[in-house]
Formats: sequence, C-alpha cells, structure tokens
Amino acid sequence: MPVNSFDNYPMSWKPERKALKRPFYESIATLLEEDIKNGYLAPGTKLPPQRELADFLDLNFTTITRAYKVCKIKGLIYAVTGKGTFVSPSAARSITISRDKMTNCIDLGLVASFEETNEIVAEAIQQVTNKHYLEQLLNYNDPTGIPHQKTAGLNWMKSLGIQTDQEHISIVSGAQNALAVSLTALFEPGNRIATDLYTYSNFIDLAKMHQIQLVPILGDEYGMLPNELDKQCTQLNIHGIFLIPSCCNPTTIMMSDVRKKEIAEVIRKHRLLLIEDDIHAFMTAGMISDYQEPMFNLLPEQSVYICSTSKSICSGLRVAYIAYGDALREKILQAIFTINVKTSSFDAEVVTELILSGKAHDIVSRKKQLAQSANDIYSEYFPEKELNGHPLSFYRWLSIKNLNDGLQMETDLKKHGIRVFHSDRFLSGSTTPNKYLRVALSSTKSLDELKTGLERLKNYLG
Amino acid sequence: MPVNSFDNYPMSWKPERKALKRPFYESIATLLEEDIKNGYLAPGTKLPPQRELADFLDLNFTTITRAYKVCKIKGLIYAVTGKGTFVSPSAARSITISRDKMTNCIDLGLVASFEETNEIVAEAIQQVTNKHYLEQLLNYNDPTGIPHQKTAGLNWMKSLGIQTDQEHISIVSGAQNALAVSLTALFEPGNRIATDLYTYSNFIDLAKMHQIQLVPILGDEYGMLPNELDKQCTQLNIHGIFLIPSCCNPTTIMMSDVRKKEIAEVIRKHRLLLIEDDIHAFMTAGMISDYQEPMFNLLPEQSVYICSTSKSICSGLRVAYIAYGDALREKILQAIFTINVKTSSFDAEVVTELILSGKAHDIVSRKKQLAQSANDIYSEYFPEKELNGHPLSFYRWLSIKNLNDGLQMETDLKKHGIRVFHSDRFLSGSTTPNKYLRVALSSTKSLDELKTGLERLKNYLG
DNA sequence: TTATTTGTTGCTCTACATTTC
DNA sequence: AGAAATGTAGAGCAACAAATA
Repeated sequence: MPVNSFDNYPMSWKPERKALKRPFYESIATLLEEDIKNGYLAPGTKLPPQRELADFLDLNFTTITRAYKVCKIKGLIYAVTGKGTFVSPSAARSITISRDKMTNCIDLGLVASFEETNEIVAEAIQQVTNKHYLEQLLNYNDPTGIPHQKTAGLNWMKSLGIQTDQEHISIVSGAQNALAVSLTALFEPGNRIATDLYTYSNFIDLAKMHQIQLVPILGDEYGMLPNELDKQCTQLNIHGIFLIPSCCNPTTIMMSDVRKKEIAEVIRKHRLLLIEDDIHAFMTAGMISDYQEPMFNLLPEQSVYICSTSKSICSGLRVAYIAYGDALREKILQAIFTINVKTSSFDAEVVTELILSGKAHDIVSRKKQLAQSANDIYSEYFPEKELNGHPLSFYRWLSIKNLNDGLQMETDLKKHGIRVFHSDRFLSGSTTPNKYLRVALSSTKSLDELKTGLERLKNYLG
Repeated sequence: MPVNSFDNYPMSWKPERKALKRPFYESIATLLEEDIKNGYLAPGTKLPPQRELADFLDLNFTTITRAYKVCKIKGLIYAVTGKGTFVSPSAARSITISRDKMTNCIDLGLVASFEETNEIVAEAIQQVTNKHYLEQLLNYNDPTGIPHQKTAGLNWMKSLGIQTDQEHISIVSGAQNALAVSLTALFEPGNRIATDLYTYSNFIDLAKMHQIQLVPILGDEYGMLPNELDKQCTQLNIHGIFLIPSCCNPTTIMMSDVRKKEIAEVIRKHRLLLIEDDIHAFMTAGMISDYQEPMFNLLPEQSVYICSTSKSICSGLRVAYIAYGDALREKILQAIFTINVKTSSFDAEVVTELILSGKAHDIVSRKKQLAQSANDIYSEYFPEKELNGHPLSFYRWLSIKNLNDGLQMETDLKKHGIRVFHSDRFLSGSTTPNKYLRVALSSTKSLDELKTGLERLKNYLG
C-alpha cells in the first residue's frame, strides 16, 4: 500500500495503477511510450522522479528505473542524475533526412552537392563502359574494392593528407554506409559515443538504431572542448567519439589544428575509438591556409577515417573510402561482408576513372566555385557580424530567436515554400536555449532558385 | 565462504577466484570469453551449471546467470533449460563467407552464379550509358528507387508470384543488405528469430552482430516442422522467423506448399515477423511443377520478401527488391535511409534495362541450363540414393562421415586444392551428430574446372 | 560546504519452467 | 509420475554518483 494518496499531488505523469500488468516494468514502459507517441507528454516534459512514481504505484523504485531504461534505450526520454528524467526533443518522430517528394517547395533542407557537375560524371560513365575489363566488375571478387580502384582511392586521400596502404582501406557504399559499418564493427548496444552537441542527424538515428548512447560534449568556435570531453570520459564509460573536424555538419565549425591535437590527447588517454567523417576534406585541405591534417594522422591505430565522394564528386555514385588502423581491420572487414557483401564495382570504377583522369579535381574546383557563389549570395541575405565556420560550407547555421517548437517551424516554412531544418533535429542530447536553422546552399537547381529560397526565408523570419 | 572445497571436483571450467574484479558478472564473462577464444574451451564443452559455479565462486547463482547471458548474447555459448550451458559450435571464429584471395584453389565454397552470362550484362551497361536521362541517375532523388525502376522490379516479381505496388517495395543493395536493413528496422537486441537448424551463414553472423538470438527449429525433407516451431514459440518469446523456402541455403530443401501453409498458420498465431529470402525463386517459380507461391502471399502484412538479382541476373550489380506489408513500411524506409541513404541508381538502371529488354530472362534461362549441367556432373561423382532438395540448386549438400573438426577439414581440403564449407558453418544453434559439406557448383570458371574440383573432393573423401 | 534530490549499477531473492532420470 | 537438476525472469535491496540548493 502506498503511504500517501497522490490524488492531489502534482505529478506530470500518472499511469493508472489498475492498468499495470506483470511484468510491471514492461507495462509501465509501454504506457509511457504510448503517452509520448500520442502526444500526451510533450517533448521536454519532466517525468516524475523514480522514487516518487514508485511510491505512487507501490513498487520498488528500481522497477521504475527499469521501465525508464526501456524508454531511454528507444530514445524516447533522457535522464540526468540529480536533475530528473525528461521526454526527448526528438522523441516520437524520426530526424533522418532524406530527399522525399516535394512539390512547389525549394529545398534548403537536404544537403546535396551542386548537381550541376554531373555531366562530367556522365562522360566518365561512358568511358568506363568502353573498358575491356568491364565484365570483371560484375562478379563477387574483391569485396573491399579492386586493387587499382583502391590505389586511386589512396591517391585521392593522399591529397587530403592521408597516408596508408591497400590493406588498410576499403571501398563502401557512401558515408552513411561507412558509418553503419563502423558502428556495427566496433561498438555494441549499450556503448557510449561522444559527439558534438549538434551533430549529423543521420548519425543520431543510426546510433539510436544500434542502441548506442550519444554523449553530447560542449564546444566553442574551435570545436569540441578537450576538458569537457575529458570530464565526461572520467565520469562515464565512453567507448568512442564521432567527429566531423573539417566542417561540422550542421554547425560549419572547422576544428583548429591546435584543438585537434588537444582532443587527440584526450582520445588517446581514454583509449577511445575515433570515427572521423571527413566528407568536407576536399574543400578544406589545400584551401584553408593554416589547415594541417586530418585527426586520423594523430591517432592512426585507433581511428576510422571516412572519405565519401558524395559531396566532392557525385552523390548518386555510392562510393566512400574508409581507412583504419591495423587493430580494427578484421572487425571492419567482417562488418563490410555482413552488411554489404560488396560495394558495386561499377560505381567505384567510375569514381576511379574520374580520379585517374583528373576530372575529379575539375569537378571539385567547379563545386568550390559554386559554393563560393552560394555563400556570397547567402551573405547578402543574412550578413553575419563576424564570419563563423567554414567559408565554403555547403550549408549555413543561422541563429534564430526561440519561436515555436522546431517541428512546427519546419511545417510553417514548408507552407512558405521552403524546406529548412531546425536545430532540434541535430541535437545529440538534451535541449538547449539557442535555436538555429541549417540552411543548405547546394540543393537548389540553380543559384537563382537559391536566391528565391533565401528571400522567402528572410521574409518568414521578418 | 564456499561450503566445500572444489579442488578435486570435476568442473569443466574453473575461473580463478582471485582473478575476479567487481563487477563480478562482467569479470566472469570476460574470462569465459577469453578462454573460449583462445581455444581452452572447445566448442560443445559443457560449462558448469550456474549454481555449481556460483557455489565455487561464493556468489549468488543469478550473478552467474548474468555472466553467462553476456556470452550468450555474443553467440559464444548457448543454454538449454534442464540440460546445461555449452560452448557454441561457431563460438570463436567468423563464419561469414566471402570471396577472398585464393591461389591454386578451386572454389566450391562461395556460391557465385555462373558468371559466364556477364557479357550480356556488359551489353546492357552500354545501352544504359546511352540513355538521355543518365544524369538523373546521379543525384539524391528517389532513395527507394526511381519509379520506372520499381515498376520493372514489380514486373520481375510478378513472374515470381508477388503482387504489390510502388509504395510497398524498395530497391536495396543486394540480399545481404536487405537482411541488414530488415534486422535493423524490425528487431532489437535481445529479440529472438526462429530459423532452420542449418541456415545462411551470413545471416547467422548478422544476427550475432545485432545481438539477436537465433532459435533453431527442426525440419524434415519438406522444410521446417510446424509443431516444432509452435512449441518453441510457446516456450520462448520469439519475434520473427527467417526462411528460404524456395531452396534453403545450405540444405537445398524446397518447402512444400502444404508445409508453407502450415508454417504460415503458426506464424500468424504467434504474430511473428517473417523474413523470406527468395533469392532462388527464379529457378523455382514456373520450373517446379507443383510450386504455387511465395509465403509472402500467405502473410502479406507481417512479411518482408527479399528478391535479390545477384544469383538470377548478376552478382556484381548490387540490387535486390524488398517488398513489405504496410505496417512495416515506415520502419523499413527509415532503416534504408539510415544504412544506405540510397542504392546506386546506376546499378538499378542496368538491372531495369535487362528486365525490360527481356535479356534478364535470357540470362535466367542460360543459368538454369548451366545449373542443370553442373548438377548432372555432380550426380556422376556423387550419385545420391534418392534425389533430395531442389534439382537446379547452385550447390549440393553432401552427407559425410563424422571425421575431424569442421574447420580442420576445410583446411585439409584447401591443401588438396579445393575450398568447400563444412556444415558447422551453417549451424544456427547447438551441434548435431550429422555432418555435411556444402559443395557450390556455380563458382568455377568452367564446368571442366568443376569436374576437377569434384574429382579432388571425391579422392579426399575416399 | 553540506545535505538533499535524483538517477545508476550490481547483487540477491523468489517464483517458475523445462529437461532428465 | 515425481523428484532433482538446470536455466530464466522479475523485482527488491544497498551502495554509489552527480547535480542542485
């Protein structure tokens, strides 16, 4: 019997005692999940403390711990010791970004890659078709990539500062696939991975699917803060870290070389596995004057370096190179076989052709020009006080006043004819007071369309 | 303090009491994992009962339960209530099959798909290259496949007995990828999936990676036994079932239509999710006289139907169609975005071209002829008493006398110049007394090479 | 600073189910 | 058929850790 009657006690969530069936923890978790999904409990709502709810339901409080845990694993709620348990901002809905059908809507949401350069790729496809060894691309051989394709990949990565060999790279089906492979290979459900406070939203979803918990680490204008990372590592058992040092998606923050070294030191100290998504390397290495090298070079034995060609060369060809330390090799190969069997050799061959013929560099130059123009246009509409982040970024991070709920705002914007994503989508953990929009500059059919889109956005924000 | 001294007590595994650190269960699990991986505990070894080990270590027996559970989830051990806990047959090593470098070795291991037909595919690639819409294949649009590609897929599947629509199929990167997507989308770590006793080895590994437990179900010459499935579902909380009804890999068993209906009844009763891998449908539908339809038709709302073109059309083009019930749609789309972002449109376009031009059917005919010839050759070397399993199977299931350990036998065979896989690789659960070899007939460069390989195998077996 | 609130983790207890003898 | 052996699962207890006032 509960000691008190809680009928008049203010509790944000009161499951019906009678509705509970054994096992209790499962029953409670189901009720909670339903109430979150049907919107009865809004994102951000503080749930009753474990002991209080336990008293109310006349159960031991660890039974509530268990129930909350089930929902936490599913990403529905999050908890902070000493503070309480809360409904997640992204609770019910998915935050994964993809290109779905949009009519009469200008896309400033999904970050595409200035598809104007694809005619060069089409030419390369034609050339590959004429190769005498075309048929050799059509069997099960060389699941991690054909040697000459890997050599081209090594060449490409060399220009980005990566030195490794055939045995320590594989070709996979794009950056997203590389991340899925890395998580599958190197982490287990229940593991924790440190990330920036705002990070790649598909990675957040991927982690959720693998039941890997993300631990948000604070950062400043130079990237993640080393002492914050160190603090969290000391407190929690953290297994890995995910970084996008060249140009963080969505914040456009470029990590300074000093900061990279400091963070690498903490990573080494706590023996974390680093997943470095360097999809923007092509617009950083050799472009930014004081840029030195990827973090992979600082921690080669405990890192996975992901180099996708979706942004730099062509998004429709699903090709990414993944480089790894010797200690990680076996597990990664295993995961590649298990998830992909192999990557399309044809796509890889087209990228290879583009790299070897030098056309890949032409494409990159053209994309950089387009990025420069798009950023110039953006500055006209939204002049920033001081330039923050990567100057050639394919998207910008626009600070906004705290208006509505993020999802509501996105819906409103769609009604105004543009798709943009709210910062809530990119939150790896708890909510923050600051709100932003990520504005993609690389997804419109033309720069004129981009102008129209930005115009609409400016009007909306007033 | 333990009541007895166990120094002279026969226990198959005695972890050192002093080696234990807190938390105990984790410490015990680590020690057990090490002893299994370094080979100190051989597959099949019976571990001490929980209570006995607990007494020995002076702990509560449920702490041992926890420790065993950790290893069980990793697939290192398996347990049967009332019987005991045992080291898994596949414990330490990976059983995933892929094409790695082999010199002077005839491959009867990996099941390829008579790659002689790839010249037809090469022609189709050339035709796709000339399409005026080539550039449209190179962007992020239509992540589940371009409409006309999906229409071609629907056409193809129609000939296999599947009726569905655009909204309920997606194009993914091959069967393996489809399985990864399905597991990620529909199951969680700790879930259980029923399978045949012998099943697709990459699926076993995939399940292991996702920490999904496989529950082996006995079968006979017509496939899985309905009452066995029903029994396990009643006993355990089983969430799904994985079947390869048209021609089970590795056993070549073709499930009878009567059996399909019976099994479907049990699946419906227990609300299981069915994953139907119908990679061999093309050599069954319209070929086998009394074949009626895939199981998907019997349970459309709770099934995922996977139709890969790797075996039927071309293994290098990474394309599979996946059809699903409306209730599963959202989750599957989500998983596709999270794992792949999208499948190479180019590969899909080539397959589309092959289907629409009718060349795909030519390829299938040719492959069937080759399969027939290869099976005839096999029968010359290994005449079976009665014909079992699918007559056109790309591999055969050869019963052997219980000789060595499976891995040892594979190594010996490699020394004799052939790669063949032992039945231990395909075991989803406990060991069995019967031993087999899976002999692939579709991976040699020519039928002559196949003859040489089978000759060597026959000599080896004496 | 310290006490309080709140969440986390590991271990134990109890009830129960299945298999074997 | 019934007792013993053996594994499973839920719930409770206690020690601990972090945040906050």
